[in-house]
Amino acid sequence: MKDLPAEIEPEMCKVTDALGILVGKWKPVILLHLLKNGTQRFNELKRSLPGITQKMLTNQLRELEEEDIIERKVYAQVPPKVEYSITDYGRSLEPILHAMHEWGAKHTIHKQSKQNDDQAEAK
Amino acid sequence: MKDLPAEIEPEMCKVTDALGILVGKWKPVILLHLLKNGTQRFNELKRSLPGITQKMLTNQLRELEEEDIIERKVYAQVPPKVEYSITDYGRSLEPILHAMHEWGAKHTIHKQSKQNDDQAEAK
DNA sequence: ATCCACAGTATCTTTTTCTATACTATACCA
DNA sequence: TGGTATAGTATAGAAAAAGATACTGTGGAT
Repeated sequence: MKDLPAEIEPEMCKVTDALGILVGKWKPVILLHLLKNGTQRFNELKRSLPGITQKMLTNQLRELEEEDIIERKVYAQVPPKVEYSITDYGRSLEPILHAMHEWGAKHTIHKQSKQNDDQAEAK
Repeated sequence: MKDLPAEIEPEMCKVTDALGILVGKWKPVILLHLLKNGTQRFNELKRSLPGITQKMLTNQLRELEEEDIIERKVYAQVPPKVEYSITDYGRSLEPILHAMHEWGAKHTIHKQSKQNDDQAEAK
C-alpha cells in the first residue's frame, strides 16, 4: 500500500479533466499560436491553420473561452473585428504544453529506433 | 519576432502526438493504475475500471503497447494469464500525468469560483 | 454434466467529432 | 453596381470513437 504524497489516486484522477480541455484536433495548435504571437484576430488564426474550417475554429475557440483559457474581445465595427488572446489563467497551461511537446519530440525518435530494432529482429 | 529557446513552433508541434497517446477515454486511468499497483492482470484491471467493456480495455491496452508504454506478458496456461505493466520508457510519462493531474485539480476549483462570480454578476 | 474463471473476438448500434458547403450582414472600394 | 473583407451561423453528411451484447476454448471444481 503506497501512500506517497506524489501518488495520484486513480479514483480521483483529474488528468482526464485536464485532457478534456486540450483535446480537440486544433486546440493545442491554436494555443501555441496565441502564446507565440499574442493577440490574434479570427481570420489571422484561420490563415495560420491550413485546413481548418470556420466552423471548427469558432467551435474550438468557444470551448477554450468557456474554460477561461482564452479571451474573446469583440469590437463594434463593420466589418467585424474580434480578437483572441490567452488569459493569465490560460498561461498556467504553458508548462504542460511544453512538457508534452518535449515528450512528443522524444517519442518520435523513440518510435523510429524501435522500428529499426524490429526490422533488425525480423531479418 | 520572438525566438526564445523555450518557444514551440506551432508548425512543428509535437503536442498533438503526445496527446494522441494519452487520449482515449480510459488510457490515463489505466496508466495510473499500473503506475500505482505495478503489474496487473487483465481482469484485475477490468475490475478496477467500473464501466469499461472488455473490448475497450483490450483496445486501449493494445494501443498503449503499440507505443511501447506498457508491456504485455502472456503465460502459456489455462485458464489464460496475461500481465500488464508499465515499461521503463512508459514511466517517462509520469511527470506529465502528475502535472496534468495538478492542473486539473486546480482547474476544478477555478471553474467553481468562476461560476460563483458569474452568479454574483447576474443578480 | 454443468458451471466458472480467464482473456479475449466478432458484430452491430449509438454517440461524438470532424468536414463540406452554402448562407448572413454591412461598410468600403472601384 | 458589383465585388471584397470580416466573423460568423446553418445544415448535412462522413468518419472515428465508444458501447452493448453475444460468442470462443479449456481446465478444474461441484
